[in-house]
Amino acid sequence: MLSQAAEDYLKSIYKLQEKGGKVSTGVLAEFLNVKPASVTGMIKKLKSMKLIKYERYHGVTLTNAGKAIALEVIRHHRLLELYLFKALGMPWDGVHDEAEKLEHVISEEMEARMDAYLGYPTSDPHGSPIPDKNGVVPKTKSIPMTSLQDGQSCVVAEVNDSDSALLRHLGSFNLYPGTRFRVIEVAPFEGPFTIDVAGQQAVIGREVAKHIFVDDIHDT
Amino acid sequence: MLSQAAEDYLKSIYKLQEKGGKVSTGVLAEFLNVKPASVTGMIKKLKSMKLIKYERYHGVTLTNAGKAIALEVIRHHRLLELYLFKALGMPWDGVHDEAEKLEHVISEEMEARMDAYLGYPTSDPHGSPIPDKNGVVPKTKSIPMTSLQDGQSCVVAEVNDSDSALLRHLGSFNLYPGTRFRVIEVAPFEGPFTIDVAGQQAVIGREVAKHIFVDDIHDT
DNA sequence: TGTAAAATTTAGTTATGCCTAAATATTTTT
DNA sequence: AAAAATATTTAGGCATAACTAAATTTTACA
Repeated sequence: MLSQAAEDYLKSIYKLQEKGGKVSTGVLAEFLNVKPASVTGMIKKLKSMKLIKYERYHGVTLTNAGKAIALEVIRHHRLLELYLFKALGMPWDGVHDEAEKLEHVISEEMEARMDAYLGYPTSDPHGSPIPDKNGVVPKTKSIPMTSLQDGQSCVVAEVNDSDSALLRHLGSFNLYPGTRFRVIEVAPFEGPFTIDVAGQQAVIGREVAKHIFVDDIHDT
Repeated sequence: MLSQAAEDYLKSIYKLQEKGGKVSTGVLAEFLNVKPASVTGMIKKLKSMKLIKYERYHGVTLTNAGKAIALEVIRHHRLLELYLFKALGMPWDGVHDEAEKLEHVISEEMEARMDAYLGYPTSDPHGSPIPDKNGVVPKTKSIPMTSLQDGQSCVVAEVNDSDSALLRHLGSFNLYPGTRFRVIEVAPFEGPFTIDVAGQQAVIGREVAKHIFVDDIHDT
C-alpha cells in the first residue's frame, strides 16, 4: 500500500499538471507546503515505483499507473465531500478538510456504497467533477469569472474548495454551483466585479473572482 | 495531536484493563501484534505525556487523561460501526475493519453529526456500549454464554466484533444482539451448546460461545 | 558569452514507530 | 535459596518523511 504522503504527491502532481504544463520541484513544494529538498526525496521514491516520469532539473509527469492512483484519491475526496454534505448535512465550507483526511482511508466498498447512495453523482458541492470508478473525468467547459464582461449573465460552475473562509464569503452572497448571476459592472484597472444575484447586488474582488468558474454565458 | 499508534495503545490498555487487572508489557504486545520491546518504547512516551502510570516490571494503568482519550477513540469506533451499518448498509462483519481506520481520523463535528443522525445510540451493531460524549459508558450486565445451563433462555447482548469470520458464522444462525435463544443441551466435558433460535436448532462450539455474551436469562 | 540569480539536488539530521538480539530483572520451580 | 524459566528492558537498526545547509545545475540577462 502507498503512504498517504505519496498519495498526496500524486494528487498534487495531477492537479498541477491539469492547470499548466510542467510540474517542477519548487511548484510542487509550494503546493504541498514542504521544502523543495523534501520533494526531491519523494520524487525519487515515486519514480522507483514507476508512478511518475522524472529527469533531474526537468520536472515530473504522471505515468498511467500514477494517474490512476491520483484519480482514485480525487474520486474519494469528491465523493466524500458530497456525501458529508448531503448525508450528514455538513456545511460546504467544512467538507474539504474532513475529506482530505478520509480520502486516504476509506475502502473500495465504502466508496461504492457512498456512490450508490448519492446516485452516481458527477460533481461535488463545489462543482468539481467526480471521476467515475474507471477514472474517467466528466468533461466540463467552464471559464474563469475574471474573463466576464459588463452585462454578461452566467451560472456558477465551480469554486475552489480548499479555502473555507472564501467559501463562507461566497455563501453569504448565495453564490453556489448552479447559481445564476449577471455582471452589472467590471470596474476598470483590474477592479472588482459588481454582480446581481437573484436581485441582490454583490461586489466581488478580483482575488475572489479568480477562484470562481462559470458557464452558460449569455449577453444581456 | 496524538499519533494513531499512541491512540491504539491507549484503547488497548483500556480494553485489557476492563477485562482483567494488570496490563503487562507482554500482554499488550500480544494484543497489539507487536514485540514487547516496541511496547516498552511507546510506554515511555505515553508516560512522559502523563497518559499512563507505569513502573518497570509492574504494568501500566491509564491516568484520567489517558482514559478520556481511550474512551474517545472507542466512542468513534462504535459510532462509526453503527453508522456504516445503518446509513450505508455495510454488513455487520465488515464494519469493524473500516471503523478501525476511520476512528483516528474523523472530526468532533463528524462524530456529533453521526451521533445525532443515529439518535444518540447506546450500543453498536455487535452490542458493545457506546460511551457518550462525556466518556460515560452505558452499564451492561451480560454474562458469557459459556455459563448457561440446559433449558435456559436468554437474549444475545454482545459479541466480539473483531473476527469477521466468526460474525458471519453467527449471522448464519441469525444470532444478532437482541436475538432470543434457548439452550437445549450443553454437552458434557466442555462440549458444544445445542440451542434453539426461532425454531431452528444450531450447535455452537465452546470457542464460539466464549465470544457471545447474553442477558435476560429465564429458566424454562 | 560570462556571470549572477534562481532552482534543484545532495548530504546530513531529526522524529516516529517498528524490529532483533542481548542483557537484566523477576518469578517460579525444585 | 539457588537454578531455571519467563518477562522486560536496553542497545542498535531500519524505513518513512520531514528538515537545514551546502553544493550543483540551469536559466536569464547584461
